[in-house]
Amino acid sequence: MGKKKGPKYDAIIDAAVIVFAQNGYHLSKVSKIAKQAGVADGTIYLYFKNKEDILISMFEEKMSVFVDRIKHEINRVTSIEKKLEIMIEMHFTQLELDPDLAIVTQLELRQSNTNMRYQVNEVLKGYLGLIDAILEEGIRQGVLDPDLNIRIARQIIFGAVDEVATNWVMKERKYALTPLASSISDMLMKGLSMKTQPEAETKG
Amino acid sequence: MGKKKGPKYDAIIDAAVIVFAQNGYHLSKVSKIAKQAGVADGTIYLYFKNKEDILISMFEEKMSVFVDRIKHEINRVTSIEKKLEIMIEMHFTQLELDPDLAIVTQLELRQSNTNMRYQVNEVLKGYLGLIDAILEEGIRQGVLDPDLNIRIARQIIFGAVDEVATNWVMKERKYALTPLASSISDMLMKGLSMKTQPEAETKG
Amino acid sequence: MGKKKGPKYDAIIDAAVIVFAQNGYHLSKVSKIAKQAGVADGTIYLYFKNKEDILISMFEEKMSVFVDRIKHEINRVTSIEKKLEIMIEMHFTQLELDPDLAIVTQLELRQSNTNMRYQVNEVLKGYLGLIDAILEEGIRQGVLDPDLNIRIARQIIFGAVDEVATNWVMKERKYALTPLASSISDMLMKGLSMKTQPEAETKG
Amino acid sequence: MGKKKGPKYDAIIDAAVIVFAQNGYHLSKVSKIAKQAGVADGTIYLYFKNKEDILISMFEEKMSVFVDRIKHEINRVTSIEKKLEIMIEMHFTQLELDPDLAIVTQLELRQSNTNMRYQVNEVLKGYLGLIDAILEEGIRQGVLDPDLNIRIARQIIFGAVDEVATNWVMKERKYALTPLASSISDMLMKGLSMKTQPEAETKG
DNA sequence: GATGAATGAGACTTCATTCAT
DNA sequence: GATGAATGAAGTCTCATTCAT
Repeated sequence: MGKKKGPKYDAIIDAAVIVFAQNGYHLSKVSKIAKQAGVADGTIYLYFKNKEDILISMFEEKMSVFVDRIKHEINRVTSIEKKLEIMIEMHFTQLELDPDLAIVTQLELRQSNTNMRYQVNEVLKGYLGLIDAILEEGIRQGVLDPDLNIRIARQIIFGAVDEVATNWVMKERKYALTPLASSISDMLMKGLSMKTQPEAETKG
Repeated sequence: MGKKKGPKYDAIIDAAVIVFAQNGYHLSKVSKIAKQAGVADGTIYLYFKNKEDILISMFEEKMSVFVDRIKHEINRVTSIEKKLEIMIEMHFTQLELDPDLAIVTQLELRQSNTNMRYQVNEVLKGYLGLIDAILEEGIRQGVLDPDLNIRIARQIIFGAVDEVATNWVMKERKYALTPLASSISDMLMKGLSMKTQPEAETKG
Repeated sequence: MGKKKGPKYDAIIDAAVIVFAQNGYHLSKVSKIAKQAGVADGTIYLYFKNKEDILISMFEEKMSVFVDRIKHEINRVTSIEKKLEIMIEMHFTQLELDPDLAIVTQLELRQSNTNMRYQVNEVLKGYLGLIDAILEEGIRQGVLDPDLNIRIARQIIFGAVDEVATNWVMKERKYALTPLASSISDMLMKGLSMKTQPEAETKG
Repeated sequence: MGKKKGPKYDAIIDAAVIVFAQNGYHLSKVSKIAKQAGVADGTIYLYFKNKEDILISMFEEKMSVFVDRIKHEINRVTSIEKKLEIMIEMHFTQLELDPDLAIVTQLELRQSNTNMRYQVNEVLKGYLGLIDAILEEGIRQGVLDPDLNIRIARQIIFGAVDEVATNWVMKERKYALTPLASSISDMLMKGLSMKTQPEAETKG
């Protein structure tokens, strides 16, 4: 990364998650993050280019761990339905385990200006790559149509999961998120409409 | 709504769409909107509470026309698959017809702080209500499972459509958006996985 | 000038002379100038681009009045010796009449960075033009050598006068400056060395 | 002087000349001087009190060598006209030989705040003493008026020479400086006005 | 003597909003 | 209703300097 890291780097990231979650990105003063991290204001700038860079770096940091973890779990199953379900489930669990991070990624990260959005997208590529991999595997397995527009399918999956997550945060996490994963995964794979098959199955 | 409207109200809204699209919300100065609208800075505050209010009002204004138009078109078909397709198609067409508005709604509107997000959601309820109506009709028609979690289904549909639209804007509208509507509608209704297996299984 | 002027413009200039003289340019806070001028901090920026611009504009303002006044007085005599003497005398008197301005022009204005120096030089051209005019007139009158390097002569005159003025300010104006004008004018015109030779020549 | 000197002291001085000349005093970071000198930031403070002290010390260092050299050369001639000419010539040659130093002494050194200016003046005393010595010798030799105001004469000479030098630096050293020395020396000693005409005119 | 990571004070400027006209 | 000059709060980031090693 070419980035100077160390205990203070981590302390600042952790402090920023808390401060951003409590006050929102724009209302979070750098001096408050510094105080929360137990370092001087100037120290922040030894590790981060500016305030934006703290937000982006935090996202990078958390996202890379997150993606690695999901990759590992996904590889333990073969069915792509199961892979997708695990991915969504882990996504949701991660958010439930760290509510501050959930607020920051679902709300604060979005307040960024357009330039910053491109950086966020860059970081997201790791996660989006996971979805692509699942879809490609699905095609190889013959579960998905070889003509499937992967880019669009990926956007649908990501958009759906992200929207559910954002709603959960905005509703102040008043309900359990993880249990929704399996039905969401199902709706995405099988569609919202009922299959005529049920009748066939009923017959069987 | 107790809101003073008039030719200047509209002029300011139209000016704001242009200015926000060109510079982004945060970099758009109220004085620039005033100049673009051909009114004095202070005049803005005769029609809008503050800068945020311009953005929200613009969204309300455009959204209400938009929802009415969709409602009207949707009522001309009965199949809920067709209704969903029309809704997405019109959503996309609207964005393609007004690129400045597309930039503002897909990018700038998201940069708002958390409080403002709640107001945006309030305005969005009109659109989300359309989705709910389609889903409820679907259940009535027996096309959708009566046990379908409408709230989640609505989030999936909205999230998917919104994400596709945002990607299109961020890719600088380099491809046609409207033609994607029918396959997205399809993927949402029928799911990503192929529907042939059931038959095969039935045969087996 | 394309510059918005008015009573506040003048008030700010006057306030700045006082504040800069008292604290030095770098230690003068814009907020202090605003308070001294009886305007809000932000008002400063309706009239000046930035803090530097206040300093430069003040110099422009004072210098243009100053040059006009000298021009007028110079035109009342014909002898270039007298013209030079009047110029230096008025230069010195001006400094003695406004000690704060003297501090600012002789000391604070010099602390400027290199870019600013070029702007200062631009303003100085009015004054330097006066010297050139005197020199050219001297050549026309046959008092000065037609081969005189005007540029260098001008630099000598300006450098000498400016240095005497700066020394006077740095010595905290403990002696009268104006009375020095005539002997300085003399030294510059007749040189430092005694004029015994002419007598010898007259005798020969 | 109680000053720790050594190879690093010199390295820092030399580095500072380069860095100050390239970036200007205020834009020159201590860390950049350290890097250029090949020492750690903190090492600077083992040899210099602060950033200002680097600039002043550099000036002291260069000036003392400079004054000694001039003194030596001046003593080889007896005519005070020649002494003055040599002084100016060597002054100019020194600047032409070290353009970086020229920039620093003519431009950067002037950006100092008022307190620092007094220190600069202190260092300048060595050079000003040279001028005084020449003037006093001139009086002794009967070339200069015993009533000559030495302080003012010194200021005139220094101001003139310094202004010519500064102009040369600001014009980016586009012409040769040293050749100007003899005519400047002449103008200062003999004055700007022609000495012969009066007789001619008297005779005519 | 040498290092360099850490410190923390400090102030310019913007711009949404107001209100006297 | 319309104006636009005036307001004033607010916060990032730099960089000279220190000091534990």
